[in-house]
Amino acid sequence: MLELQFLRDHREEAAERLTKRNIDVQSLLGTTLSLDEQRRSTQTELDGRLAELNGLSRTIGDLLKAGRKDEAEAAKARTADLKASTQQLKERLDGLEKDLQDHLCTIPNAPNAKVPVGKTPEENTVVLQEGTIPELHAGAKPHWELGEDYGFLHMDLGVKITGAGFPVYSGQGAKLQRALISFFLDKAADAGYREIIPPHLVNGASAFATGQLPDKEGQMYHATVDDLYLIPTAEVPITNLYRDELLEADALPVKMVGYTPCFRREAGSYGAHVRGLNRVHQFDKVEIVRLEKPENSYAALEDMVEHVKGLLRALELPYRQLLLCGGDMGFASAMTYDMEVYSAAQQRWLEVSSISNFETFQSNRMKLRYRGEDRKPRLAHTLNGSALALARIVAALLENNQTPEGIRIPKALQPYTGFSMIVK
RNA sequence: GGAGAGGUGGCAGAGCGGUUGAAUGCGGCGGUCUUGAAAACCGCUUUACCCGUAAGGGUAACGGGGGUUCGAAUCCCUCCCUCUCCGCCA
Repeated sequence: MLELQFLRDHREEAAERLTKRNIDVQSLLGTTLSLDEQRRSTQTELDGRLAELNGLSRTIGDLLKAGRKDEAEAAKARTADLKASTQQLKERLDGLEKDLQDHLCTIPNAPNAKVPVGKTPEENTVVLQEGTIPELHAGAKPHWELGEDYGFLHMDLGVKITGAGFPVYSGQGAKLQRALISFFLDKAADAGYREIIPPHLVNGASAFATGQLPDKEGQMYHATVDDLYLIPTAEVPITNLYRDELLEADALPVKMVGYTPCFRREAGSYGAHVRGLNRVHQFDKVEIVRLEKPENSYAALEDMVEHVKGLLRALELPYRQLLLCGGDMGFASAMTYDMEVYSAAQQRWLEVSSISNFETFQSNRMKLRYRGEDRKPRLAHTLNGSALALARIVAALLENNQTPEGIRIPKALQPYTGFSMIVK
């Protein structure tokens, strides 16, 4: 949620930045700010009446103490009208505040100046590409066929016990999964991130705070009996650790990392591109989360990108870094880099990481503040990024490293897997 | 699931109808002392919103919502959450 103060004071800048979202900025800002104006004038009026009422109450108290009962009764009689009008004003104010809040919630984050203009993923900027795209031997297969051939990935068993999009890993496939998680966690720990094991279900307040609700209501699994949501990413519980907190400045930055499974309904996305592990309802991910002072947040974003690059290099995967255009960015983000790896058998780029700076968009929703140099509370900036998302990393790893003898495990991972080759 | 206790400021913890926005302690900020630091002592220190160029003023908030009252952190109702004991389970 953007800060109201920002919209009021920098309407032009807000409008300019939001234009990149390809939305009707002027009418959105117009209604929001006019609601805000009504709200303020109503509050001013209400505050005045309440001040009068408070004064009367004090007078009555004094009169009663002084034993002047008749005068007190007379004063009481005068409160009735005031009370009625404050009641009315209060109702109007509540209504306006709710409307304003509802409008504010529908405004996406304002893209950073560096964010390219564009509507579709094709208009994202390729920042860099690194690594060599492997040439596969004749008869190379996509990962879902490899999984079946070698017997370590079973999409069909997932269908049986749960439904489509819930992969089952076994044997060396399961071990590879666990190895990657450990590898990513260790790397993040080395980089100074504190490991967190959070709950995998969150309440509505948490989902609202990071921006999943109300925007992406239908994308989360909802355990309705207890009104809890299965997390679509560890970002939600980990960032919410600091909801409603007021930190001392020296507590920042906060760097956290967590592994969790991620659950996504992916409603409406079916077809050829979602075969195998390309898009599933449950996958594993190691997520890094940072809370930063505003002046440091963009340096932190770059630092997170460097961290992820290090992981991809260690895994010997060809990758590219995209700067998302305004039309392809998530609702809550001010700037997002996507990292994609090349999966050679499918001959496509797969998104394995999304690294975003939310500026104060999330912290405003969750009241995550710190004391600035002047001791005044200010909203912190929040950032997060996948480091990394497993299912697609596994897909690329399997496809790119297949040989007639078996599937090669990158050197960096071998201490974790305990084997250097997946064999039949 | 049954019974009980409780939810107060950055934190801990008093208050239980009328200058209580809230004692006290810790923390934080400033000062005295000191070559410097610590200790000790003194002072200041909640947040959000509104009006105001500012100085300053106003309103709200003691888990959420509603009620009683001229007046509620304090009384009543309701919902949520936490803790303890019992049951059940890992």
